[in-house]
Amino acid sequence: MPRSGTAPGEAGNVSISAVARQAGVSVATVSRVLNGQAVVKAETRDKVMAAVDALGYRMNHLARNLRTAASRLLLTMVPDVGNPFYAEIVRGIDSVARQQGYFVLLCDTGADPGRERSYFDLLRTRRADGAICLDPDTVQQALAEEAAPLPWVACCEFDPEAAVPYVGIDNRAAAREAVQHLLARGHHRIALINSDERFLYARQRRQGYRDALTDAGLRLHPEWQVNVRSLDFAAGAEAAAWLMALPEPPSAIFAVSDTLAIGVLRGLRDAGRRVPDDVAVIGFDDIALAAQVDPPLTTVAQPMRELGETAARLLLQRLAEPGVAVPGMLLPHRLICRASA
Amino acid sequence: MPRSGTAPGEAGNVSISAVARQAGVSVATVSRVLNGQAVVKAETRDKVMAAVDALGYRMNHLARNLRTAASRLLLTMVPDVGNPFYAEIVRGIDSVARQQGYFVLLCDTGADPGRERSYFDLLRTRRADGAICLDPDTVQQALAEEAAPLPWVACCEFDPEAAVPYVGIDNRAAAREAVQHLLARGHHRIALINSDERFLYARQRRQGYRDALTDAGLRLHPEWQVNVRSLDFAAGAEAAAWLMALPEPPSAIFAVSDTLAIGVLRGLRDAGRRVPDDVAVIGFDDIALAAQVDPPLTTVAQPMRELGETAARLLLQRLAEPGVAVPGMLLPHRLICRASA
DNA sequence: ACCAAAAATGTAATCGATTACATCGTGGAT
DNA sequence: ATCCACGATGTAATCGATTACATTTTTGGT
Repeated sequence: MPRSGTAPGEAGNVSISAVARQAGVSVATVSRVLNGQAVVKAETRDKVMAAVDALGYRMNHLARNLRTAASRLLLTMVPDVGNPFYAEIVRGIDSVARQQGYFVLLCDTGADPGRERSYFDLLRTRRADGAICLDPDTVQQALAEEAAPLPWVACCEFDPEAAVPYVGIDNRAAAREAVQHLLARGHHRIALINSDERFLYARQRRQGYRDALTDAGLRLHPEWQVNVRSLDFAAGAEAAAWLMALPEPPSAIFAVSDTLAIGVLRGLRDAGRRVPDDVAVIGFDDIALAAQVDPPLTTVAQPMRELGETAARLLLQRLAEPGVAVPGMLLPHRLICRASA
Repeated sequence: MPRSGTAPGEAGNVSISAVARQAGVSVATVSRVLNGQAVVKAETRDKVMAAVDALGYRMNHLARNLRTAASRLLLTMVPDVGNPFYAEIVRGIDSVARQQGYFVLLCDTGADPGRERSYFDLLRTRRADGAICLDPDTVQQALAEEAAPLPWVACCEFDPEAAVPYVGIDNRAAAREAVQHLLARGHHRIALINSDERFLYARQRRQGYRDALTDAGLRLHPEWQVNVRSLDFAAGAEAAAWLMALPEPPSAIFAVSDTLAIGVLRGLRDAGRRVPDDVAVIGFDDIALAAQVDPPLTTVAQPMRELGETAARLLLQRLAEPGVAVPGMLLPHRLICRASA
């Protein structure tokens, strides 16, 4: 193995003062060149640059960050990186962050307050400049109390009462529309498969579901409203099986997440029901997979990428102008009609 | 809005010297207490701890890291965070890293060498202590050349010739077994849907596919071997449609990734073929979704979590003992027979 | 040729920790 | 009483950058 190694000045241990020595100037000048300040003579700049790549110098950002008190790292805390919904939001965040010269430190909290805290400490100790939190608003509450002045924003999940900037959608209205769509197709026995109600969206979508039914003059059936503890396919499949085993099973199911809805499709198939003929299904999010399953899933689309981008922009804005209050904002959703309902 | 703020010592700008002043001791003593050194008297320790939480002190890790030349950050570079396969590996990495007191900085490179480089610079400039790379081995090559001495390891994708520790599976053997399974079910017209051959696994699995066919004395049909440019569902669906439009379409399809295979299922359905009766399908990875689709997917399982855990352990080991050579290792795969083949 | 203003560069303090080394007390051996 | 060893603590250098301020050089006007 011909370990060619790093070509010029051996390893990456070259400091700014080594460069200064090599170039025959002071560290200040080197620093100025490196930071693109206009006040250096072209000739000197060249000498410095020559020294820089003669020695293979690379700046130690730790030192710079210590001095400038900025890390150019943005924390992003998500309950589950594996969920395609969050993955897409993260892409949105990443794209605007990179564009502004920030790196994104992605953390999978599993919606666990303990891990959330430990990650959040990165912000407190200045290892990150700002944070975007997608965790349940109930776990955010604790943070909001003790960390209100720190630069962070909430995405998807938020407490409208808190002084923390946020971006999300109008979950209640969106859920109502979804259920109304089902009603319009003639369904009266409509079930709700909801997730952990620590999530704001879960509570809001339940509200929307109830709004639609009561508006239509229908009675709420408690056993048609089920809560599952996780958002994976299996949870959806189980819930569907359970609903179908009811003496009076529903003829339509509204699941608050596409992953659940896809599990529901599976559960219904196993229970021998055809979709949408026997049971209609409607999901939420419009993840890429939703269009691929059989039948393609009717769902409420969230502008995932934009949610991420907006969150990042909000945060960057807050970082740039620490004083000014950044407003919360809601992005539009859209009902996508496919074959499952 | 009752902005209670951070309770005690105002913001997080308290330094170690402030604590020292408050406690009436020197900074050295405070540092010793904070780092759990045994040489401080219990009485002093208490004074210090009292001062610490009187002022709400939190250590500035930038400063500490500058001094100790360690960031306790591990870089993880993946081609696509949204892919459930990578997501699970990342979980494995994260779990062992956290356990050892490291944070994971997750980077979505999109398999783009430019972004890869820019992230890799975090390592060079000591903002991260080590890195795990899951990008195509062709993009790794460049890194291997110039960054061989830096502490990083390869996961899934690797160059066996390079001096970089790695963990992966025996893709060639795994692919051969998959195709042999198809052969054993009486299929002779077997297609391969492969991904970007910049990936080592793509090249190795193609080899395995060919091995199995030639071992069985079958001729290779060039038009039954298609390469797609991305791993998403749509790519699989398109490829399947294309294959079915052939004058002599295959009776079985081996897709090198479950996401592709799931797209294939969709494509076959659209083309009016039943699975597995008309066409058998076999995937690769065994992502969670594979068991949920209709029909449940036969696939080659990779130990995703273990791959991640092992990669992290390899890296940590390399960090702990910089001198010693860490070997490459292969983990076992397993054929999971479900209904699609 | 001279001087002030402007431009370029250098000096040294600083960010907030760690840690080698120096110093101070105190108790036990002689 | 003297001295030493050792435990506890303090002093100050250090990590590698940025930057206010001081100093030197250049420029241009007369």
